[in-house]
Amino acid sequence: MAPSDARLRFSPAPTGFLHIGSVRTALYNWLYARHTGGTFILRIEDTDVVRSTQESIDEIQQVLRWLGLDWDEGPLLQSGRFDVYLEAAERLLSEGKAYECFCTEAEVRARNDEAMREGRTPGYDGRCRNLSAAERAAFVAEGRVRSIRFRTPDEGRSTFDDVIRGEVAVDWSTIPDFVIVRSNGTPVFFLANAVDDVDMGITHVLRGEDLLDSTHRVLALRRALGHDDQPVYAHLPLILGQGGGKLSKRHGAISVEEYRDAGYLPGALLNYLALLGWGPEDGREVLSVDELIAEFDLARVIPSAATFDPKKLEWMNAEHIRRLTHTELEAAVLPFARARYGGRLDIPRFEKAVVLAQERATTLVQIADQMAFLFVSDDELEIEPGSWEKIRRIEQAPAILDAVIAYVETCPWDLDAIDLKAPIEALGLKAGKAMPVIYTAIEGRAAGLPVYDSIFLLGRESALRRLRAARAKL
RNA sequence: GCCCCGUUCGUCUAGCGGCCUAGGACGCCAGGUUCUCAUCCUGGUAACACGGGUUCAAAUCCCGUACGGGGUGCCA
Repeated sequence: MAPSDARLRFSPAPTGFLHIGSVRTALYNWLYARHTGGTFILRIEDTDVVRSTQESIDEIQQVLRWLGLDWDEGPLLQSGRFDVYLEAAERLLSEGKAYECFCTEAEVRARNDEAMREGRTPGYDGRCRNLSAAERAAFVAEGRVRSIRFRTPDEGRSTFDDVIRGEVAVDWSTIPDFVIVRSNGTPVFFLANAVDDVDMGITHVLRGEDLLDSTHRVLALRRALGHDDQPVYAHLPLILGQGGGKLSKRHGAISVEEYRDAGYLPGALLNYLALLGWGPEDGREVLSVDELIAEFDLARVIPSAATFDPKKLEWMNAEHIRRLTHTELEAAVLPFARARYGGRLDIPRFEKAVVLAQERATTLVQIADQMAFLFVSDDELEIEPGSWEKIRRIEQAPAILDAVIAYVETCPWDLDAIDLKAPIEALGLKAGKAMPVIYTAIEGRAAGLPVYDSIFLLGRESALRRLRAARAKL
């Protein structure tokens, strides 16, 4: 794509782990920037100094890097620009567009509660709106600390255009005066957000629908500061948990790390998240990152919220696993295998096992787990209890093992020639029913990697020891 | 309470006035292929929230209701 002047930012608050919904927001911003050849900026909105943590700032960057969502500028920390925001607030103050408020948080809350009880609309009641200099001095003498509130219009409507939702309008009377500088002297989100979007030349704001209402306030501040232009806004549909409501921990994994550790590929995660609220015109679903970039289009983002479906993500991950080259998949699985098998990991065996597992796994963890039997000695092989119970119920299991042992003892050592069905069918049994017996003896479970290949990977002697051990246990 | 946004199969969605007896995908169910499991193939299940308009014609436009979500913070 030709370079453009589009400038977008992902601006999370570093107050916890990166929610899957935030990742989708980051992704859309990144896709749009990459699609148009624009600039993608990482901005950390850490104006709430009490809740923001360095740990979270580090984690955000780590997660974005793992996902491959690289940024061109930043990270810019708002905590380093408080003087700029405060200066803007002073300007608004001197122009009468904002005012000093001496109400304490508790007082405001109490009056709000009272309003609610009496059926009145809550919101700041404007008590400090028109204080005289003398009144202000009296409050200061009393030892009260000021916050700064922005004066919102009392009448008229606030409207702005949203790419996804069209014109969004609300009566100003429903938006009370709001704090832009806390009594502890720190600026609030609305102010920092408005100032930075101007200073950084942000042209497109893609963010969650939960911020739709706040846009009126940010835009009003922006105008009050002398900027009548506005960036393109696109409020993305929210991602809901199963059964509706916010996607939360009770719905399962909601942080990127959890999916990474469970063996999900970044490409699969991005692909799935991209499809929550958007899709390419031709209806394809399994797309590489490059394809996502090529196809992404704001005009095709839909307005309605989507429910997060772990099942479809799982399918998507399997699809992406199957599309990897052997080398790519080996590299992806290796960390998981190392964590499990450490020094016992045999690389040639590992590489062959990865190829065998590629067609039958939905996660990298599953792939690593399926090859466990290759990295233990014959007498350490753990038999999964369920599988053992299953084959114990097969009456002819001893006969099956006897026949297979005899076969393996003398069969030609050639993967293409080996045929375990022959000795089983010679007993008058169906191979399909007998196979779990052999799988359990060799791999420790009734279902797993193809057993002919597995026997070859283990070698004749090792395979025979396992078969005989199972036979003896029966 | 008030304000804002939304509403097509269980889920993700196609659809932007006639091509819709509503298409695809995931899931689920059944059958087939296969050395287990899985993959793969075939088939099936299942939706335009409701009520009014507008129009020759509405899933598509308008209004209302219901429902869902968000906001209503000295969080973002």
